Amino acid sequence: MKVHRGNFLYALNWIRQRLFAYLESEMSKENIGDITPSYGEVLYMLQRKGTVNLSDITKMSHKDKSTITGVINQLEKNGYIIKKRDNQDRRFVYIEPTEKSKKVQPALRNISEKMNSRLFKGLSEEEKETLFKLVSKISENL
Amino acid sequence: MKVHRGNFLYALNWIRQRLFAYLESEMSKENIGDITPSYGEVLYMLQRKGTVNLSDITKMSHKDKSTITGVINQLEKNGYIIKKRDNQDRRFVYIEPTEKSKKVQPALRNISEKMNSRLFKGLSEEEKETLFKLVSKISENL
DNA sequence: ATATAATAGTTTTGTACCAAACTATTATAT
DNA sequence: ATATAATAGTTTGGTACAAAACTATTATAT
Repeated sequence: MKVHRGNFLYALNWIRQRLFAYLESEMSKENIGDITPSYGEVLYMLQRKGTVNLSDITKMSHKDKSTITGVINQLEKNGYIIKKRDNQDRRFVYIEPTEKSKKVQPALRNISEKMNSRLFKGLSEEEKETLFKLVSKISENL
Repeated sequence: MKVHRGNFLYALNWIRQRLFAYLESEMSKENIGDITPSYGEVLYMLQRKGTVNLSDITKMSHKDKSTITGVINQLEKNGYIIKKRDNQDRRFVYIEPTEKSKKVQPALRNISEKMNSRLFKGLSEEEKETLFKLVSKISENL
């Protein structure tokens, strides 16, 4: 896809969509069929941080809290996490990963690695750095 | 937003989302309230091409035909286009922009320009070229 | 000529989000 | 002490998309 000023937004859209489709198919191959890529992302985050609350995830993921509420509820329903109200400050909900969650981590990490290898194939380290820098820069404009 | 290999996908997501929000707010300021940004995109395309069929739009937009069917139907409902079956080959549906569509074009063009100025603010021409080239390159990997 | 394949577009179903308005709880300000 | 602010999370309603299975029509292959 030839990208230029006039189709930049739609290029982003397309790349994003392709990556999600890839993640979904890889997860299905690894028999992770009860969660979708966006749940996998949050799960992956949780594992690195241990117990966190919903706002922490919101901040880390750059997604709206209402989105995260939905993701967390699905993860709980499928046994990947446990929700617990804080007894000191009952506004907070803490999220604890379960054993099931720990079990899928290696596969998720693997899929994430494969996705990146595929996405950045043919780019030098320098080009990757440049790309990340430029994307950071435009993200600051918004 | 500091972008790196580990959050590239979510950075794209975020940028995309911010741009859509911007488009929506600008369209509303220009009193284009009966269509959303993704309709605006298709309308903008139509104007440059004259009469086209649904598949042409699918190809130009890199979106699924089922998505385009929906967009086109909404545009018709709001009086921006007219759908016409080809009488030679009755599989084809031709899309014709109406006067109403022509009237909003200048505003749409303007909004699109403003969005780009904002998005790429602070980038040199060279940096923009680099960005487009790198994004093209990764899109080829998918 | 007729069964099969290809093509254009539609319908159905589902994911990934967000914004605004809401509830519940805790902090603060006078 | 109590009204008001702020904060954490939830609910409701909506947009932007895609994939798969479908209908209708035309092309092709034997």
